[in-house]
Amino acid sequence: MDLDHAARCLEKLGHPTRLGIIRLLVRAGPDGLSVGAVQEHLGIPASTLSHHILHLVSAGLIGQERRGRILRCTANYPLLDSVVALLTEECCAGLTAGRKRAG
Amino acid sequence: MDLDHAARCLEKLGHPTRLGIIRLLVRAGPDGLSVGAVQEHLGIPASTLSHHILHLVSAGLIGQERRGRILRCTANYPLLDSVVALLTEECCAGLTAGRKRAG
DNA sequence: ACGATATTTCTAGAATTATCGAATTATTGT
DNA sequence: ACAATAATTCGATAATTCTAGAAATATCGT
Repeated sequence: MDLDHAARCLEKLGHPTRLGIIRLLVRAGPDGLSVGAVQEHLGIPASTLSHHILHLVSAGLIGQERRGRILRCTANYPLLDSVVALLTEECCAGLTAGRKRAG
Repeated sequence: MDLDHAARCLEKLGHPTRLGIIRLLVRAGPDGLSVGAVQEHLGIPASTLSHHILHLVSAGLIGQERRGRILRCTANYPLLDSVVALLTEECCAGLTAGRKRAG
């Protein structure tokens, strides 16, 4: 994961609605939630939600699997982990251990 | 740190130039770097850089201290840590431990 | 005071993003 | 085929963001 890729992921995460979607999906566990279920939780118009979901899918932050009429969305845990890892390693430089890497 | 605040920070981090600034400052350690030093590293116009730095300052992600003509910028390690922590706790739900909190 | 350095503010145009109603596609059950 | 459900795509508008040159501000050394 290079800086540009991380920035793209962070940009997508950096919107209240999209961060809310991610949180819902993460908390929903590996089975995720349908688009409709996410919409019920967030209470926003379907087209707006679809737009934000497209952003997240395009960055790979969530995956989708169609089951009949229902489109199930799941969080991409490994990618989220990578983003956190880069932020921690590259940009926090072990701050809890006194920023040893900073020099 | 609530979702909206985290989203604001992530939005600021979600730009290649700004993420690059943060990385430079983090790696520079507690003393940080002057605006000019950051500009030399990144090779972008001063006004563009100033614009991005303003974003980061407004979100509190970096701090500034004037020393004569030189404006020294430092990473706000605790805030960066908070963002990572929220992303880990709220949005990754202990994925390394098998996502126990997800149910 | 003056010139040099460091950085910001102003300004403007281009590009991107956000929002959401209406129309559309895909699927299911009858 | 038809109606109902799930979700997307279209289209239009409003708002924001990005970029960078030019001008302005602040500080320093002489």
